Amino acid sequence: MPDIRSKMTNRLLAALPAGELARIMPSLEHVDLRLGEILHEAGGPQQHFYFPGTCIVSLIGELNNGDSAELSLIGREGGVGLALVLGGGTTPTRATVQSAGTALRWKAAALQRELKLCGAVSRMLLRYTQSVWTQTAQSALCNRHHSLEQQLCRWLLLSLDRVDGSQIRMTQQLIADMLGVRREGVVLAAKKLQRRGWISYSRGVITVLNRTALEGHVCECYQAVNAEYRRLLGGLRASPLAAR
Amino acid sequence: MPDIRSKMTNRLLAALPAGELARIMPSLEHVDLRLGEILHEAGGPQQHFYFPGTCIVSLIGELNNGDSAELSLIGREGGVGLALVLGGGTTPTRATVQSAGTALRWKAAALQRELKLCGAVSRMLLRYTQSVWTQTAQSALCNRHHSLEQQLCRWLLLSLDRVDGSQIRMTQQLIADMLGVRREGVVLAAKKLQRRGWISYSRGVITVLNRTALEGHVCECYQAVNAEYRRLLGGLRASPLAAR
DNA sequence: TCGATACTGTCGGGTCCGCGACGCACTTTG
DNA sequence: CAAAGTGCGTCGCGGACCCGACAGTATCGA
Repeated sequence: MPDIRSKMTNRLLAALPAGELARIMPSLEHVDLRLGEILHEAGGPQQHFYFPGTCIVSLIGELNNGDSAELSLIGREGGVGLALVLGGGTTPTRATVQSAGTALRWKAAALQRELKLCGAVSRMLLRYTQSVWTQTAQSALCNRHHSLEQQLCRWLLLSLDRVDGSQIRMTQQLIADMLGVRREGVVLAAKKLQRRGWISYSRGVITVLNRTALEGHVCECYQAVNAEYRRLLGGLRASPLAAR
Repeated sequence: MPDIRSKMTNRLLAALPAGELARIMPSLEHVDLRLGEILHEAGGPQQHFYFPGTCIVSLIGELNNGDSAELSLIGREGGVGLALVLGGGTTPTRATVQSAGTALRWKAAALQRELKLCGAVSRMLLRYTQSVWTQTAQSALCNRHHSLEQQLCRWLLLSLDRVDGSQIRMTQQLIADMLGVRREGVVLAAKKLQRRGWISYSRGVITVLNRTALEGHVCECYQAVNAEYRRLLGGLRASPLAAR
């Protein structure tokens, strides 16, 4: 059914075997997510699993005093709501929409019915879980050892991979929250990139002018996370129509 | 079978329903792990899943230049080898024995046979996976926002929870590697705790003299991780004989 | 008994980033 | 068009931690 597949901008769904995809499609619901929307609060119930299409979602850990850090950035290559897969039902983590766009939503009950079958969908979700865990681990390493400037490069590239075009709609304040630093620090790092002509900034819109330069300047964490995703879910990288 | 259970120092195993426990016991193998032993290398194959008894294992992430950070500390409350559960078969993470002791070892093939049954063992392992993910996430937050002194308190308490008595055999160099800082930093932080009379240090043996004081000085990450473990696996906290 | 090794402790300099406070420019709204 | 709101840029200060180099002491093996 190339008809359904061609609309499948989500990589995880796009690469499912035709039979499994057909089985779960009827229970998926199209939604438009607005900037700042919260898919689940820290400790709050997770009612749906989301497969992002054009939106980007950030998993944020937060401390009592409000300090925060991003644990994973999720776009069309992934999904949001892993506590439903692992059985905890909730996490001490908040999921907020960092870039408005579309997603497909799956009711928790339907997902759990599918999990009981222990089929291709289960295997895919578990491997993807490992990919998110790896992202979180790499964030821990990156937070410890890499400079703010490198982390900004990493964040820009991660975002760029999840949108079409070379523009990212995002204020420096939001970036600071995600990197867990102060806005002033982001300003400083962003100015450096700007002076080198790699990005340009204008009231909430970042334009990446020289992606290659960013890739040369980013810390290894960016490639490490990408490589592990490919290893775990490599079969899923086929283009939608070519898959299967 | 209280006979088997009473030897079950591992919390995950101890709380399995009697039937499941009886089924998997024959495929578990007792092993003694030496200090510094590597259960699996980063990117290396994971041949066994380990249920620690008296040993402590640390999951370490490492960068190309050798800088490292601990992602999770695992003792009798957990297990090592989650890539087998999630299906990746390997992780970019190293697992090293930080404190010698016993463990029960489970062959990968046997574990995967058990997983296919989608029974209580599967559910337990998935919930525990979420707990480890939470630990990793909290490490990312802690690395970003908390002082070395607080992190040392956290590490001491985490270790203390996983041993009997109040002594931890561990050099400052190893602690530094796990916290991802230089040894000099650990010396400084440890001296402060020592001057306050909370710990004493002597060539590779730390004795905790005032646990309550440490608990009052540690960052929230310690409690956050504990609380989430209890929520996810709370039923497993019953004493071995009382369980079920 | 005498090195060799392993572990802990010290020092001064440098850097990154947190912190607080503030200025400027563009946009929106009444 | 005035006022409020939003987003970006700047400054000086200070603290935590990195870096390199080195000193003291306990343990162990030859």
